Amino acid sequence: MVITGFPVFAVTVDLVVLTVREGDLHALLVRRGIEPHRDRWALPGGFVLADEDLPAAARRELAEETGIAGPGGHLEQLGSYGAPERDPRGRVVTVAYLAFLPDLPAPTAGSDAAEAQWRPVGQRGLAFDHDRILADGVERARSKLEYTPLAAAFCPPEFTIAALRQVYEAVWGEPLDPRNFHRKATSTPGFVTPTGASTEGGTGRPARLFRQGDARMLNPPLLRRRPD
Amino acid sequence: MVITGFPVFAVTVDLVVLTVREGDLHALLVRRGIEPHRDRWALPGGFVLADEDLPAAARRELAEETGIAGPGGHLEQLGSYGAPERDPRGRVVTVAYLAFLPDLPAPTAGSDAAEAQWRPVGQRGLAFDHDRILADGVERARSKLEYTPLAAAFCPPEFTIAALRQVYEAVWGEPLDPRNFHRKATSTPGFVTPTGASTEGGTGRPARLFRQGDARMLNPPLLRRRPD
DNA sequence: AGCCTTATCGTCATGGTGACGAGAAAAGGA
DNA sequence: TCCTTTTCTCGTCACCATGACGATAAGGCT
Repeated sequence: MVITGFPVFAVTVDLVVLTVREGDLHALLVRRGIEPHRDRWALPGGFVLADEDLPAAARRELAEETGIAGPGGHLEQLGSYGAPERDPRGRVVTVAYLAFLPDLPAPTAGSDAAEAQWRPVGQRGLAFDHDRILADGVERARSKLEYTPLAAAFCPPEFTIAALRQVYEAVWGEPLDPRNFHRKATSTPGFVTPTGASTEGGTGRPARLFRQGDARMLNPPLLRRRPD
Repeated sequence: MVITGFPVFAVTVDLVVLTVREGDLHALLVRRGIEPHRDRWALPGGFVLADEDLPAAARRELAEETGIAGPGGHLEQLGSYGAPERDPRGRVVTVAYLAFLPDLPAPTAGSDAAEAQWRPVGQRGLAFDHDRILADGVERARSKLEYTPLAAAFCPPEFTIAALRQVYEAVWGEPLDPRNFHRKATSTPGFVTPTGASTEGGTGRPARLFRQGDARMLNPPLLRRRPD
């Protein structure tokens, strides 16, 4: 059943998938294999199916584009973008989702993507209004790290305090004091829980391993330095 | 031009319009004059027009439902809701917007609304999935007051520190110490700027009047008490 | 004048944070 | 073996923001 007398839209989901690689924040981008904007880089995404909820569509696209659907990581709605001229094919509203993943998956090209790659954020020139969507996602991620324990979503199930700190440093783009960060991470209730195990074989003193804690919010928050 | 081969959607905007009346947080609700859910309370909203951007649709609906479109207040996107069965008429995705207004406007019934009223938040039984949307909006408002100076959007252009404090108390639902709040509001850079004028004729000592400052974020933030 | 009410300013203890020092625990080389 | 390097972990100290108050200012009211 279709509502008559009102404008008709197509609805897509687009994904801002972030990970930390080699100390820098990267986003998953695809090179478009079809028009419009063929051969240009864009966010992965696609049309919402006829009987599909929005979060389900986001998870489906994430699985198709990364090959990983299981637990680990984090997925949340970022916002919707629906300017009349944003897609030359017609009136398309996109619901953007934001995902945090550990640096495990190797991207695989999907159906309408010629190529998929992790690329450092901050570059411009994406198709449609994806520059803006990506920038909004990065800013949301920076803010989320302040008052949630979601930095652990960028890490494997067991991680060191140093790995967690490197996530903050990559996302915020500024160095943090390892000693103060260690104190904060281990003293904030529910942020991390020790597993008892330690790393071995690396350089330097072995580090204790932690899992994500059960807190959903950091209390008190871990605020970044605000420039005057 | 319509994209063929993909599902067809209708897109609406729904508004969570909040204000503070008599010390309590209220939302603007309308009693539906048409099916579905005729005679039930719902959020104001309507269909996005063929050549209309999403924020423009939200502002238009806000003007139609409240009779006030000018400056003052605050409007931001809240999120999108698109479960397949959320509207019995068909596949409808709604983009919810969140507005903060001072307690000036008297609501007027719109075209498809039999009645419009300010009603205290926290009541349930709204049409569609509007209970959820309203709850999300209230939670967003509570959080926004922590990190932004948007409490002033609930106040008239010139206001006292006590009025600003009553906004926090109404939105958060907890009392604040007037002396500590006064210190915080006047010492946080860019939160409020004194006008030089004072109230007169009220009970108690006259209070200095302030305008909203030029800060977009509170630094440091004004965190609410977290229950353990 | 007294009293009530609200606004504004101070004081004090506590706790979180930034800036560091210092020891602990591994690997690797002379 | 001993020393250096590296990284992790624990302490110390000063400062600042905050919660919990007391005290004073400045109006209206009886």
